[in-house]
Amino acid sequence: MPDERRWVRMSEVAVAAKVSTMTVSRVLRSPEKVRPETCERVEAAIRHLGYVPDESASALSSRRSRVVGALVSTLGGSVFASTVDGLSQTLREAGYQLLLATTNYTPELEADFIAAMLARRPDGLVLTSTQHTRAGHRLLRSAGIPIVELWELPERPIDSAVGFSNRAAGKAITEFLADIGHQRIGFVGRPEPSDTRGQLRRAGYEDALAKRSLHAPRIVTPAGLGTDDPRAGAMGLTEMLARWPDTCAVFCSSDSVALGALSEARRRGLGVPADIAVAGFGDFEMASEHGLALTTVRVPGFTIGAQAARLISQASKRCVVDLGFQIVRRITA
Amino acid sequence: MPDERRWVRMSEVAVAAKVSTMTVSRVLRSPEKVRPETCERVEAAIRHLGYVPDESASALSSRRSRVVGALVSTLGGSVFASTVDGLSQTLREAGYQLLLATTNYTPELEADFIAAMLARRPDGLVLTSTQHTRAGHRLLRSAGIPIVELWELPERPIDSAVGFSNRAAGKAITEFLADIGHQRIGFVGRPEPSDTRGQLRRAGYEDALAKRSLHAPRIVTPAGLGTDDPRAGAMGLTEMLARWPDTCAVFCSSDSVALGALSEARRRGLGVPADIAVAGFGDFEMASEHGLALTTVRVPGFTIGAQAARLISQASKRCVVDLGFQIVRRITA
DNA sequence: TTGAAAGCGTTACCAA
DNA sequence: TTGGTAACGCTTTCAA
Repeated sequence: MPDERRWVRMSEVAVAAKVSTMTVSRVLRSPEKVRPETCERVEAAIRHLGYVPDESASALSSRRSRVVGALVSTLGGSVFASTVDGLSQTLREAGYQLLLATTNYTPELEADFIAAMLARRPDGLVLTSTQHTRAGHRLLRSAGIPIVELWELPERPIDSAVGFSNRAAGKAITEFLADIGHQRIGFVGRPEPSDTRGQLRRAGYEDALAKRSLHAPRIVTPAGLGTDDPRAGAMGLTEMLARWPDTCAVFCSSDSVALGALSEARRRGLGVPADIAVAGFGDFEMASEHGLALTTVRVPGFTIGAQAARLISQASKRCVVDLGFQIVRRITA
Repeated sequence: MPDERRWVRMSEVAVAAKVSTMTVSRVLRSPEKVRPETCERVEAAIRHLGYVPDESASALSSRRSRVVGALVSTLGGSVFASTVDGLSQTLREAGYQLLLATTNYTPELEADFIAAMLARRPDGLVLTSTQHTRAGHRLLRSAGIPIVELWELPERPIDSAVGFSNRAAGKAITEFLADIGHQRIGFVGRPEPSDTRGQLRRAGYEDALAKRSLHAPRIVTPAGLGTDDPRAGAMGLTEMLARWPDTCAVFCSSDSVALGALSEARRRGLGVPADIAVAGFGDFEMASEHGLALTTVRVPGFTIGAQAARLISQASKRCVVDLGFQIVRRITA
């Protein structure tokens, strides 16, 4: 590591530019309030001395940290990565920085994570979970900053929310499968109760079956696998066909799971979609036309992040933004 | 947004516990230096008042921010997501928080990004790019904190580095393809000069051809596509077979690209690996046994992040850690 | 083991 | 348009 650095202080810039620290501060935060010539002199001094402001001091003094915290369950599995990307880029454009923590699906620790973020006095907080522990909920409600819950439209949001209805999406894709002629549709997903969104998609699937007066739900949720593990799809399809051999379409709770189902179908020599249709969820990169060409539900991951960033940077009032979803038909169904 | 919050100050905790603020501070940072009974009294007051320390003030006073900055080109495309996951989790265990910025492959802005991070006075900085602008380089060298470059072993690292040799990996997988009987091997990848790692894999590919005295390099790099776009693989395979029809194996610069190649092969009715063998790079989740079953190079993405976190939290001295890679043979080659 | 005082580097507030 | 002064909430340092 390089030698301990001595940071240049604002007062040194002030001396060099023959102004007070207040003027330097103004040049940085509201240059329009400073006479152009003064401004230039200060900027020259800043460049010359290589001054980098200390945001901790700024935050302490101004009570604005220009930081936004994000609590994400995981970055693996493609699901939230693009959302964090959208957050990060959009926040930066608005002059904020992103403090990120991955909770790895451990709700018990949620309150600790939230407290750790709040210790930085962020100007906003973003969460991908919409289910909270009592302690977490209390901390969030009393934080006094915009809170945005993502990837769902909670019935009773803490503050704001940006997402779409997982239940409506599950229903829509199931109805779509029915519309294109599939009468016996199964659901392959994850069993974890902590995966609220997966549960909602499954509920949507059941809604569709009921609405169309099809059969009783055919649900398979292989246990003991990680989130979005393709094996869930492979094992799931196997179990599905064992229990209900006449199943002609499966809706998988995510594209990764659908990939596993596709792989298992191929292994069995089953034609897709002739023998078994497969639909996924997410429209991850791999689902694209020149990839798996998967029929799936496209959800606006990046936009969710970008929109959440805007809500916070514009200090919008409480709102719930439904960004919708889209059925994308490709060749697997 | 909830009403503006009045945060509880340490001095209020001190009053409630009938001690000085210093004792409260000690309870938080080094409880072993405080008499157990005092400790308990203070902790009770903290819980009772719902005190959440202000890290900005702490950072300002102690000159330790307990924040580590990470500059990542992108989170999409699966490449760095698991590394950031590893970073985030491991840093948290060590009591640090992660400040994340995605640069979206814009090297001109690198210096701005670095300066923005340095403004938080992080205790360490992690970068996925190993090529820097002059300005960026200067800032990094003089930052006075541990800097860790990831996913490559730079010849002249700024400080520390954690990764593997992309060139050796490209060479190894190409030699592997030769070993299993392929005499005419092509490379499909990305053309961007900013993608140093892709270039190095390609160089490794050429190394292998030369070493085995095979043919002249057969390199195809479809232009105008995003990083890790499966279309690059689809278009790449098409072009490869047009220019060198007898090609019997392709090494793709990433698993996403390999997915595109696989898709194109299927579209053409080409057997894999009978007619054309395909190898990828990365061993992303989709490459797994129950997914694409792709022959690929496994790289320790998560571990790279975790190890970088350790280097920083343990204030290790300058070092370059080679975490290696692994050829994973599945069914596509 | 505990406490008092003096910063840490910036910005709010008010005055000139 | 600019500057002086007093915080901001914590930790360092030194003394008790």
